[in-house]
Amino acid sequence: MASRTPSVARPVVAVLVAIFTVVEDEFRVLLIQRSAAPDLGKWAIPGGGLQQDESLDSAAVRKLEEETGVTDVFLEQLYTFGDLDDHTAGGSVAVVYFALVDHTRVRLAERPEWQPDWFPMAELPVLALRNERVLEVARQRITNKLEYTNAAYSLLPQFFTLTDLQGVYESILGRRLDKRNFRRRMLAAELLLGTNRTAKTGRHRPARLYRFASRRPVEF
Amino acid sequence: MASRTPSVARPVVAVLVAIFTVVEDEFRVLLIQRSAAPDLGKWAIPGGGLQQDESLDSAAVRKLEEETGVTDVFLEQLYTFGDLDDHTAGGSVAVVYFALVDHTRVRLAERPEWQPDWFPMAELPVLALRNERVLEVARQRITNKLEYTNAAYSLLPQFFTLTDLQGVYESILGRRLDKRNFRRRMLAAELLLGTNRTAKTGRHRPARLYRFASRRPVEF
DNA sequence: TCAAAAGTGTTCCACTTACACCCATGT
DNA sequence: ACATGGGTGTAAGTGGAACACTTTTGA
Repeated sequence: MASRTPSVARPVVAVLVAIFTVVEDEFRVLLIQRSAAPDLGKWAIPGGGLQQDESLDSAAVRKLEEETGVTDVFLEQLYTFGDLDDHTAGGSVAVVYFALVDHTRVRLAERPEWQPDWFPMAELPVLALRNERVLEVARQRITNKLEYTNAAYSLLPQFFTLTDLQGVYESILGRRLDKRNFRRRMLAAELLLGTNRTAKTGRHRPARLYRFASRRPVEF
Repeated sequence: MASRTPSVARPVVAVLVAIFTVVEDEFRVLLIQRSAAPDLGKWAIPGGGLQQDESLDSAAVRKLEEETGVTDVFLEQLYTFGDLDDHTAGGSVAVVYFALVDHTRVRLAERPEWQPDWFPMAELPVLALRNERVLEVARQRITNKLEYTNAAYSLLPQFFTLTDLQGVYESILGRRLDKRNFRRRMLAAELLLGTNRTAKTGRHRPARLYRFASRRPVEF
């Protein structure tokens, strides 16, 4: 366990993936609960060690797939924290990624020890390892990305209404948006393609369905 | 040396600091040359391992101070690369920071093996360890930061003319800016304070000296 | 016919951009 | 007097923000 070179630490590198979605107009994050010591009962961002010859990006993709079964979603590196755990001497380094997923495509992992679940960002439980800071940085980044990228493609099914899309924005930004301005801005960005299909949901006028021109990250 | 758990690699964490300045209207980066194998003769971004119980930020500050003697400058984490070296099996992780410094305050380290020097970003030498990618990411980030923060405070002495400031922007952005628009925008941002002092440099009207209201990072 | 959500334009304001001349000084 | 960089204003265009009514459908 002890390092052979006392003057230079050899920390373990962990890769964490903060996975976000929007369900029922709530911006939520996937957390896992530790059912064994240490930090029993506290919730945390999923993650783990790097495997042999695995790149950081690959490890993030693998973790995401393990937790949710999905791949090909918006996933990017967020920040690297060197001080999430203050009790581990020598300090491990956590390279944190974040992902945006469509919850309807997600099949949560079922594990004996760690039980994953979605939590509203507005009502987080007690978190392990200073994960509050991580989530705050992530929220800030996602908020910014929404403004100038097509990141939202990753939170919605292939076909969706403009009202759906606006709902996603409002849930994440935490404020209401003006319908007309929102639609104009979205359509002007030319990230969306209209379809002939409509969604007939209830006793009101059917909404036109749109899809993203690209389901890969694009900047405005 | 060998890990006790073969399925999980335990990579070394290195902290790199890409240090930038503007000299003679050129955007330059500080590189060090390796005078021993491997990569003899190639230039690289300075960096090194983490010391015991040292945070990532502290390591970055220490590295910056070792190379330049300066502290209290614009310094922030850029990105973490897991694949800069492809020959080291198991892969080390490089947490890269970038700093902006006023070159007149810098006293470059003199070392037996590594000789540091400033290189124009427009004419980089052959770099070690895929450092080109790192510098490209850094340039992009700095370009963006200039637009909506006071980051330039870190590239200039305490007192400077608006023409000096504009020169810094132009050197980094790589294009000329309109003098009147630049001045209006800068003064409107209320990041600058005018002084009574003027700079008498040559046979022309003396320029008013300004200083930044804050010499810590501030967003517009 | 009513309830419910879909869809649509215009005005105002703030900010960006383009652009050219006079000013203060040293030689 | 002249060369050199310092310093200033205005008009046009662009993008964001505020704001309310008509349309289509199912019950």
